[in-house]
Amino acid sequence: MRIATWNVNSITARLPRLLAWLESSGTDVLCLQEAKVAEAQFPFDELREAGYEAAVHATGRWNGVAVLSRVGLDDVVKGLPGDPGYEGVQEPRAISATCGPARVWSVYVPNGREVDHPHYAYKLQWFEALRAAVEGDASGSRPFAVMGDYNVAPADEDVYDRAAFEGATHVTPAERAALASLRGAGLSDVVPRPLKYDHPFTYWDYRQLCFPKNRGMRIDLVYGNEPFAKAVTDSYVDREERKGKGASDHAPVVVDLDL
Amino acid sequence: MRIATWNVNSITARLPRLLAWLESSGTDVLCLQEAKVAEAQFPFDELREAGYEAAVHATGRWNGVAVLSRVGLDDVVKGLPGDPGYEGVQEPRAISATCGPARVWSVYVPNGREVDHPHYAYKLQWFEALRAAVEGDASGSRPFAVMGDYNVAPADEDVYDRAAFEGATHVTPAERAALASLRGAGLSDVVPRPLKYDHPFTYWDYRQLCFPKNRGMRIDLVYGNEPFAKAVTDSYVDREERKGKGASDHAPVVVDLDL
DNA sequence: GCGGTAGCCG
DNA sequence: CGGCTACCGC
Repeated sequence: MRIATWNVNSITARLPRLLAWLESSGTDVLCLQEAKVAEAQFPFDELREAGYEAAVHATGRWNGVAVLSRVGLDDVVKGLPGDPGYEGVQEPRAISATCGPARVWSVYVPNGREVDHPHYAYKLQWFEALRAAVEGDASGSRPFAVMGDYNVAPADEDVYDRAAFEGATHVTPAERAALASLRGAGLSDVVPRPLKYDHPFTYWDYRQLCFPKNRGMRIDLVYGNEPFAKAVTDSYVDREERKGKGASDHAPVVVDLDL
Repeated sequence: MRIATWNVNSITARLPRLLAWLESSGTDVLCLQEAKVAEAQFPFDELREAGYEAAVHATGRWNGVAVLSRVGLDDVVKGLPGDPGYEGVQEPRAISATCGPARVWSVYVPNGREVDHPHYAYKLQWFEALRAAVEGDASGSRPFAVMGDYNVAPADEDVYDRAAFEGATHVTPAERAALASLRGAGLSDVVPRPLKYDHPFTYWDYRQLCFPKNRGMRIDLVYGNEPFAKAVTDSYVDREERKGKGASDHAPVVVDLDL
């Protein structure tokens, strides 16, 4: 089974590339983030014609997550239990579903903006709610993974230049501790192969030629429990999808499983 | 010689279609309106590569007119002598140039908005200044034409439904009198053939499926003096250019001349 | 930079 | 409806 995660940065703008990529990559299950659309405008029909069911949690212009599957889609749960909310609003940043033999979450962790911004505290609270929500499945015997845009680079080697992130979010001890806490609950980081260069970056800013200069970050992560991790036969970042006109600023992370 | 007029509704948004159309239509001279760009941002280079010189009068987001030519471009005059201005500002709505054997104006007449709106009075004043500015060339022996978006339908048959324009601008006796005054100065209406349906409409609102329903208007006009009108061998509206994605709301009016 | 939003305009 | 102006977010 081939499963992937991809922050598409607007499913509306990305639909042609998404459909082409689903076809060419042979992906069975896709955890998708930043749909940036209301569920009523989600392109269910086009995806159904391509062979995919879709579970969607999306309310409008910001955030929005989904799970697409051609191997079954059951027991969909929208949202994060215990979601702290931001400025009183619970945002559509998590959805979970069972796709054949595995249960998966598609998550879009809050960005944090600046270390001293309320969004950063929200990010850490959101992580804590995530850990609490997934710890049962994380320690269970069914293959399980939390996949998505974590907005955290797990280690210094996961950013193109540690010095460029001095004082910034995505690399702080507190954010990395939140990842460690998830690992403590029984999940492990399924690190993908880079198809080029040394580091399996998954995100490159649109600005300042970051992609051509390979100024990237690894922030799109697959955190799987032991049964999931044991079944992994390969994993890679499909950086080809970051190329050219009409690309998202994130590349898909693909995982092959013997399930 | 093939000469045309076209309100492109932003040369920036229209550039791919404009370049393709210049090539496919074999146009020698184009009077262009609604460039919607400052002269500094006008795509001179792309047009030069396509073989056209450009005379441009454009100041930014609104209005903006140009003459493109591959048969010579001389004695360019920007603006309308005696322009009354709107709210104290003279807008870039007229430019004239000599292209080989003919002198042409590219004009974008003020819309008028509503009959009781100051913009309507401005429109009539602008027409009067135009008549005064062109009457010399209109009665001269050199082929001469005032081409552009006149924002007036000369007769009831030039709108899809006269009843729909009750109380509206574009069809009032005063606006039609302004056209008659231009004709009185020696110009005549070079009426194009429609390539489909009965009426040679040149403009169809983007909204409410006006184009598929052929709810159009003939407001893009070619007013030529006698030497010009005598040389006309054919004229038509290229409604194909109104079709599909990325179309202007106006179609080009093409005139063939034996000059 | 490249997504999204809103309001203005014809 | 599809240009524009702006702004917001990452």
